[in-house]
Amino acid sequence: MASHNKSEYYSAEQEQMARFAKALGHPVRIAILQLLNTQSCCYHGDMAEELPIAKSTLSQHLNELKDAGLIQGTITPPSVKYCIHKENWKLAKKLLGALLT
Amino acid sequence: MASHNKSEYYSAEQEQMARFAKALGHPVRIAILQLLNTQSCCYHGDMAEELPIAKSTLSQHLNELKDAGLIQGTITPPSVKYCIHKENWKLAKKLLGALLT
DNA sequence: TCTATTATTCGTAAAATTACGAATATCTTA
DNA sequence: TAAGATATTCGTAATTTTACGAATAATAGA
Repeated sequence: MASHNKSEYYSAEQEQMARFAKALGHPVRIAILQLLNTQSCCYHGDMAEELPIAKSTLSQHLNELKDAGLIQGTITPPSVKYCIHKENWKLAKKLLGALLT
Repeated sequence: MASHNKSEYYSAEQEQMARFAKALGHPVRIAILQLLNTQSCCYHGDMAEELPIAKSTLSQHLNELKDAGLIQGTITPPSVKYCIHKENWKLAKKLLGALLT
């Protein structure tokens, strides 16, 4: 503890695992990801109808998932289509799967 | 959204997934779990030496992991031994693995 | 250009998370 | 019974998360 530099203690992989897991750490974001995963893609509006939160709150959650790299959004006026970010999704599976051995 | 009762919208499984994931959502908790996982069990004191946080903060993180059901602690005076909670660990693997298809 | 539709950002508030050191508890052994 | 070792709880502060509605963009079509 004493000899460790806090800012660089954790490996990039540990940080990445935590980032992914944190993004999964809310029921509504689990629900969002399940929707996107089963129906390849979804529009913001359709999800807003499904989910028990305000549209502005949904935007916030979608943004967190985007920041974590788990989803990506495409503007298709007048709506926005969201999909799983397949590459990072695979990485998340690999990293978290390796942890949960 | 309008027709949903917020308090019962999410399934028990979704809540459980989020609870597990949330517990994994911090680098130090990832590090703790890796320690416990590779060396079957660890003493609080040994982890406190490894990790870049105060002992009291470590206790808090261990408590969160315990609340989430991912670890269990046994008092072995004068120290406390922590281990992975194998059954819930398997459940976490199953649930998160199923999500990250 | 005006309007309707859709989504995001802004402003704000309440609650939870993260972190530390001091104080407290617990147990062993001298 | 007192002292030493270990771990947790308490008190506190700073930051982040979660949530909402109002205000703002941005685009298509009348």
